[in-house]
Amino acid sequence: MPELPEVETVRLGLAPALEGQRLARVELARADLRFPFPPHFAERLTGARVLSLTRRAKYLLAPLDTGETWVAHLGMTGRFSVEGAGRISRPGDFYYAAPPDPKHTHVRLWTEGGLAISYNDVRRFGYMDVIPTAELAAHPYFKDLGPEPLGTELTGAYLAKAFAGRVSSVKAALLDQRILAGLGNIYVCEALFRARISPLAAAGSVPAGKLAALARAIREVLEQSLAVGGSSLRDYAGADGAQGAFQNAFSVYDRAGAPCPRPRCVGVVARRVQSGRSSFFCPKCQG
DNA sequence: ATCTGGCCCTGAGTGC
DNA sequence: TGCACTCAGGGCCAGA
Repeated sequence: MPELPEVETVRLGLAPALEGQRLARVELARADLRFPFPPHFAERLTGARVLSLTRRAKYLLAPLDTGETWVAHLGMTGRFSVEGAGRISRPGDFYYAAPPDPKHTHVRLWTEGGLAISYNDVRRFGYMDVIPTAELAAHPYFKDLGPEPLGTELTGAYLAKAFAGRVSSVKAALLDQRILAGLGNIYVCEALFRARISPLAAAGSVPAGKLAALARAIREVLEQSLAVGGSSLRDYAGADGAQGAFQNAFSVYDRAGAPCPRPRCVGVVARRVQSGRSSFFCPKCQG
């Protein structure tokens, strides 16, 4: 589900509810999500103070004053919501998705400050863990992740080096979290459209000039999405229940059959399955 | 080493 | 209305 802008939006909504707060109570409705919860999960969080809420790739990280860090990945359909006194809200700037079905609310946490935080995940592709903070960087979740696309490492030169010799598609390469961490199907399709690169092209064959454009396009599409709270399709909502608006700005994603939005291009958006996922692109101007 | 396909899970949408 | 089938924002794993 959520890609970088959506996870970051959830982080921004959740941070005011969690940062500096002590967790008073933690309840699990089941023993596993995608994976089993780690041993004594609730006990290790209960009584701990959340020092901060950060994000790496599509992971949320809450370092605790116990020396451990609570890690959460939203998978495809995971969402957090916050309720209670002092509820977070930004008046007037959002509307609500259908409330999450309580049958898929798997984790509830209460802060000392009186907020109830729920984690709901229909498909249970999400997962949570508790890892010693000092061991995070070496942990299998994180050790092979590539750079953050919004950081300074993402340049045309970086992509050229990362793509060199790769025969697989540029689409697959951008979805590979070891090359760039945080992109998913939507933003890869959108960035390739903006940079006029076919998702079918071999990663190693894309010329340097186009890779510089691609680096700019990735940054641009993520920043524009972030500015409007991400994209809301189906299950996603921010921690305050707000829907993002970037889905209204898609050029190609989920628009098969629509005319290419590029001025004066007469192409039609196509859908092709690549490594099990749909790619959307304009065969006329993405070459 | 790289790469593809299957799979985890539930629900929504489509076509008959 | 019901049934069968396809598809969905992710990522791990096995096998080629």
